[in-house]
Amino acid sequence: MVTLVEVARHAGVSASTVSYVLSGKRPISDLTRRRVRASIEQLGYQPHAGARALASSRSRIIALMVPLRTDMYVPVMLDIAVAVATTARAHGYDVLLLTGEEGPSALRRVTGSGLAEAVILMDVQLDDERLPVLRAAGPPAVLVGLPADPSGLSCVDLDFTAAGALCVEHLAGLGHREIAVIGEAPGVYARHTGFAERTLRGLRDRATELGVGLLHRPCEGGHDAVAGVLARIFDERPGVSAFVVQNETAVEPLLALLRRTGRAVPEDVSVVAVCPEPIAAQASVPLTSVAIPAQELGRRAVERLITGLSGRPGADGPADDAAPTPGVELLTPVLTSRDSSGPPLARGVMS
Amino acid sequence: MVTLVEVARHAGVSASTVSYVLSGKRPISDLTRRRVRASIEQLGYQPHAGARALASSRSRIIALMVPLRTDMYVPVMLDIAVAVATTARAHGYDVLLLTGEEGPSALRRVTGSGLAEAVILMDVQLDDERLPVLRAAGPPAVLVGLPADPSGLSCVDLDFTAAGALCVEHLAGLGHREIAVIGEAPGVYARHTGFAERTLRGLRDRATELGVGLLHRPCEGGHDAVAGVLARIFDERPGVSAFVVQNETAVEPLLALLRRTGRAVPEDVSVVAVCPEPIAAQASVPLTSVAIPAQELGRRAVERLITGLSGRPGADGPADDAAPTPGVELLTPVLTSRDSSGPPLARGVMS
DNA sequence: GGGAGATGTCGAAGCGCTTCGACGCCGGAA
DNA sequence: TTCCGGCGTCGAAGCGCTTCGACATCTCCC
Repeated sequence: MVTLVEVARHAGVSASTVSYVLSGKRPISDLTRRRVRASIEQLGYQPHAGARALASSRSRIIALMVPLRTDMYVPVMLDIAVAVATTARAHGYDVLLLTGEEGPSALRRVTGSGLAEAVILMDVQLDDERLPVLRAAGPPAVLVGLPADPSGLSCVDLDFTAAGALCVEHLAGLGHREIAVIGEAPGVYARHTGFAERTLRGLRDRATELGVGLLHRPCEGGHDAVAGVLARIFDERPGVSAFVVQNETAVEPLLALLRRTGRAVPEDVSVVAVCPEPIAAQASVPLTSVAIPAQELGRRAVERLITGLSGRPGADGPADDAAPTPGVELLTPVLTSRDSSGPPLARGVMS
Repeated sequence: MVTLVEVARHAGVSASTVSYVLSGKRPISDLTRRRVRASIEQLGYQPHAGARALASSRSRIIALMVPLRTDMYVPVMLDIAVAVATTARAHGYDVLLLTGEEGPSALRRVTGSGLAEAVILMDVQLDDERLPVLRAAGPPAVLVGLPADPSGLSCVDLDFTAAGALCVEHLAGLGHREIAVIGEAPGVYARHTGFAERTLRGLRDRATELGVGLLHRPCEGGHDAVAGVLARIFDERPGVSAFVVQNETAVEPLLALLRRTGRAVPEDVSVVAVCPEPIAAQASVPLTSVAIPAQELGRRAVERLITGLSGRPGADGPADDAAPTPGVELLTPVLTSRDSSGPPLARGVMS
């Protein structure tokens, strides 16, 4: 392995000079810089990450904690993760992959050992057990998702409340008076996953405001589960003329079942989805949907973090003020009209 | 930050003693060990990762390179990644997330800087451009997937050739004489992705052996694309009585389309899928399928790596023989019979 | 009873890098 | 001409850990 000292010798300068060429923290003459660069190139020098981290107390690594369960929103998760990795690299950072399994202690571990300088958390729950750790030990952190109490934390998320409201508005605007919501698996609500509950709140509040009936049913993925839920919905509320789906594994089963039971989309029932664009666009009926901008979320999370991290003293300085600006950044949801929503059948015809 | 020296002082021993308590590389008396452990606990000591890596030349990090495009087999990829992370942690390693974007140079970077000790590559192509780097500089590596020439490399994969053969055998055994294969997106084949081509070879070879007709069509995801492909298939080969699907985004559309065109599964046509279990089991018709054991693949990959890594000299020793045992480990595919396959209609009835 | 071999602990020398203070040099101001 | 301040470079002191050789101590056996 080539070391900095060897580069220095090769270029006929001191070790510190090579270091300054690399970091740009002190002025170096053009001639020297060129020589050093040439030697680096020639010897194929690569700075030792550990040594660097030790000397500078900056590892240039951020940890990304993904949920262990892959029972939910898989494409979204992966998209976010990839966007995080890509964006981080663009800023000279690497990404350490943590699973939810280890829980809060993983945060302490990677952060306390100086392995990672900061963390990004996905799949945040309303009263997430990792939050106390963040508030206390306070490694710089950004949450993708919004907990119940985001005070003092930096969060990025889609404004799911607004997304829910948007769906109801769209359907109510078309004339629907009875809307059914097919939601995530019951477990997701049981865990108090932020986005699911907030969407629901947005749906409910706006439905109440507009005097529209709203029925919410959690739903496991898969054809059979959707069939059961659907049957119960029509049983309880025969007047339902529109669906909001927030569960990517329920989308196709729902469409198939509606078709099979002789309900045309959008003529007989309308469907609006909250899901990533590709899923909505590629569905058997292209779906009117509110997009979940996974990549954008990942990108923003990293950028918040990096912004907070730079301008940071090498060592430890005035401790915690190095964290990213606390605050919640909610992306405005956008509803794209496709083929799956339209006005309901005229009342008279229906009943 | 608490350092080892502080722990030593607190416990009334020397720094090296603390180190040996931690590493177990030299015998330490029970009494001393207890005292040191107590001090560690009490002070909340965490070894500094960088310092450790520097002194020992082992970072205890393995890099995982995931494909940048998330256009394919997303759940499989995420499952593998999560399994890798989990298994690695169980062995005391952390995982660095790399995307395919940086390409071969990323391998050099993380490996040359001592950031990662080893790498796991996913989405390996038959003539992957990253392989030369591995063969040359030779950081310990395990591929999840099988390139055209695996010599000198360590690989783990499902035996997709056997998987293909298995599908054909199953269908031929039921009496089918004309099989259509709905494959991955054309781009996947264009990239010469190993698993796709190997499955195809297995399908073709066994079909030839058994004298069964086989038609292969790549297929983009989404309803419309599947519709087009399906129409062309029936157009070209009206006698097709069975499908093999290797494209998770085509599964539901295919079932929906068959249903809509009045072909019952499995009475009129049989369907066999090559996909993760949950997808097959949750489909609108539970599918006879060959499972892709994503978690198992991730787990094995890590275990191969770790096995190679331990027994490794601290510094660099006799260089490259530290790599994991080269060799290919192919998991035997298992076909699970569900509801989607059965004997074809009697010839006479058909035509 | 004395040397051989464990056993348990310590001190010191790095690992490769960053960073701080020092220093020589040159140009401009006095 | 002298003095001052930048500029460009160097040397040295760590960063926190591992590891090697050395040194006591203790045990056991002839």
